[in-house]
Amino acid sequence: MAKKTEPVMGNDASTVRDVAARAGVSASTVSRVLGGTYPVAASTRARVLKAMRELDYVVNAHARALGGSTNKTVAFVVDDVTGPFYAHIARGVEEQASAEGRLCMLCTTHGDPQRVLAVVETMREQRADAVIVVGGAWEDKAYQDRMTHFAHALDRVGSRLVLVGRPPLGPGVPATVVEYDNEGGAFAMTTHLLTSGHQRIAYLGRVPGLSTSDQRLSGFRRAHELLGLAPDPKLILDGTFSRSHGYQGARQLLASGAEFTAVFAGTDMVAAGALQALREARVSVPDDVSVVGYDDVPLALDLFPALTTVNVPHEELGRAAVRLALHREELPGSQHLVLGTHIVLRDSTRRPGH
Amino acid sequence: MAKKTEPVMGNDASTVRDVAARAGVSASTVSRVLGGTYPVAASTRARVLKAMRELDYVVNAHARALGGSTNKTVAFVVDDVTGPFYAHIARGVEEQASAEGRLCMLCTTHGDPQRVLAVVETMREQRADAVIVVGGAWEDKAYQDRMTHFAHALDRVGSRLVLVGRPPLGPGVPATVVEYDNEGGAFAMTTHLLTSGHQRIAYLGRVPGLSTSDQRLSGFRRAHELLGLAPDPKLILDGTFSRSHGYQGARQLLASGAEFTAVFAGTDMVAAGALQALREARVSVPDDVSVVGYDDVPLALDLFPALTTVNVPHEELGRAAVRLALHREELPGSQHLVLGTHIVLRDSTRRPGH
DNA sequence: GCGTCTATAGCAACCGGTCTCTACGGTAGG
DNA sequence: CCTACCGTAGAGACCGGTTGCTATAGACGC
Repeated sequence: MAKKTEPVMGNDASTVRDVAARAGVSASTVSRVLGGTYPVAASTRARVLKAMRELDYVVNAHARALGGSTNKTVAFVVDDVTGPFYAHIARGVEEQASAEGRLCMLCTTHGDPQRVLAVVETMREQRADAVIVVGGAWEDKAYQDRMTHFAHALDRVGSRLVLVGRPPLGPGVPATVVEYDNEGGAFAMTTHLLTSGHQRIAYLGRVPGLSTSDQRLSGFRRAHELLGLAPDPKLILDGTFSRSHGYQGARQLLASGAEFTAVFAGTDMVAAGALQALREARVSVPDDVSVVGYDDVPLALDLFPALTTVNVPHEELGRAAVRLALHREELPGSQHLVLGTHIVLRDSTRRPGH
Repeated sequence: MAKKTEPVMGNDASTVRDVAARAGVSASTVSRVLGGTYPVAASTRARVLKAMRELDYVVNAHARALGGSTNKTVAFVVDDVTGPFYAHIARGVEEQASAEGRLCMLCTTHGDPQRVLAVVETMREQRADAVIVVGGAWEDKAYQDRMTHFAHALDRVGSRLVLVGRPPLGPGVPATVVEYDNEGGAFAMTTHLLTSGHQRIAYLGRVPGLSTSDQRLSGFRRAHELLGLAPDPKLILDGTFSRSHGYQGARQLLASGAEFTAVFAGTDMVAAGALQALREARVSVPDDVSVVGYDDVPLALDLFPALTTVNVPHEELGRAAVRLALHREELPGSQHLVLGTHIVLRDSTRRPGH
């Protein structure tokens, strides 16, 4: 029978003390070899490294995080990794985080504001260096208040709330904001359509209360106003940022008999659905109707016809989010960034009647 | 001047002891209120909860993980979140993990076998409950050996290596494997093409040494053999699982003047590139050439024409990976799962010459 | 030859919860 | 009236690494 705490044969991970015992030194010495920032005699270091190798030792990240205050982790909160829009931002976040020696925690919320709040709370428990929340915000007052609360709570423990692609919470709230020019992109695209001769443009995929959608529609409206036009309310359809809404919405639009020569889809996914509906109805794009999207996800290239859309610098959004949050000490005053957008002309648009 | 450790005004997070002091109880009591699995008088519990609320207390996940041996985390190692193939598996993993009360760490490797190894090592440090590695494996012997080593190392500390969409490491290696019938899907698809009358099928996107690719090609070959045919080596092009390879490969094929009536693309992304090249060359799909893909990512629906492809149960792969790994005690013997695949006929295929 | 300085290693406290064991007040049973 | 027991709360060790302070040995100066 085993005496006292005789290990069951290599079960359980080895600790610094195990390594220390084997190398004939103290735990502190092992820790110093690990850290590297302390003089350790070459011969001692060699013995310690040998012992580590023999025991197949790896540090316990939690114990380390408990001592020091940072745990070298960045949290990433997103609606749904499946959407290419989010996926590309995620890639930027992951790349930058890994370049800065941070790990990346991923959480999805499936568009549920309640889950956003719950997830951010969990990230507080994890003591992440930064908590990056991506995607449109809800204008709900209670929701905004909770987020503001989290911003302060995270700030208090040396962490940072980062909002990507959503508006700031207000002055004095300690949060980093990385936006892109949502309104400007929609304005540019709408202006392009209007000046090409399209007078009646349908807007597909308005999501009331979602900041991203509100801003896009706002650019759409401003472009009309500037040219002395007013969009027809009947051509603006409420829905979601999904392919299926694009499909249903376009069908509904066609069935209603409303006149339009162009469709402005809230996102590229919505455009994809709309294109399918138009194809099924034998409406030719761009001969009969022009279609534009928003986001410029890779899919846009593969749609038929290749989609004219608004480019959003996805990966740079992700990278900037991590960079600004982690280096907020060195670059103060730059905690609100707005990246530019631009339209990309492809094959889904044409002057009407040509 | 502040006396001794006078806090700088709410700086630093509050601890169980802070809560205990405010509630006039001991730290243990606070911990028990937190845990819930121990009798605490209702009045005491109320006082503690009140104190927590007032101090805006949240537990420190690291301290908790240090005591107990599990940290309630699942690690997810993937080539590139951007690919829809991975994104959907990621969604399955995330959903199941969150359903099982686990957080999800995301790491990307950009197809670099070295980074896979480095990342798995980091996950060992994090003491994740399971480490899920997704995507084809490299047949490199040293690589396999390292993975086997990790499997044992993780097993020793109660964690689990999970391989998704890659072959087992060998008998006796403590790892969970969730595969899908890669070879069978390719066999079924190739058989479908051959029996429809396609005799000369080009294979685009062979990646030598990558298990996924090898298996698909193997199904492709077996289908030929069964019908007494032999694929023409000149029609099998080496490359990568990327859209750009599909584009370049198809162009090269057309330029070579080789005869073929169908293209079997290694993945849907490869098919997307091939379709573009064919369209540019005014080769009609499916009238002149049929094209099929593999994976059935959502993109397949939006390609033109809608792509005939092999369906892979992405999300279920992810969910099963988490489920099997976390419940391996309860369901022993089921640590190797092979999910089925099936072909999905859409508009990119037709009998030749019709 | 003695004192001091420097290089290196050890001791022990600490990070923040959790958990086991012990203690204590009160009630019920003998 | 005393003891046994139940319900509840506290003390303190522990998880595994880090780190400030201390200790010791050898080197060097005088």
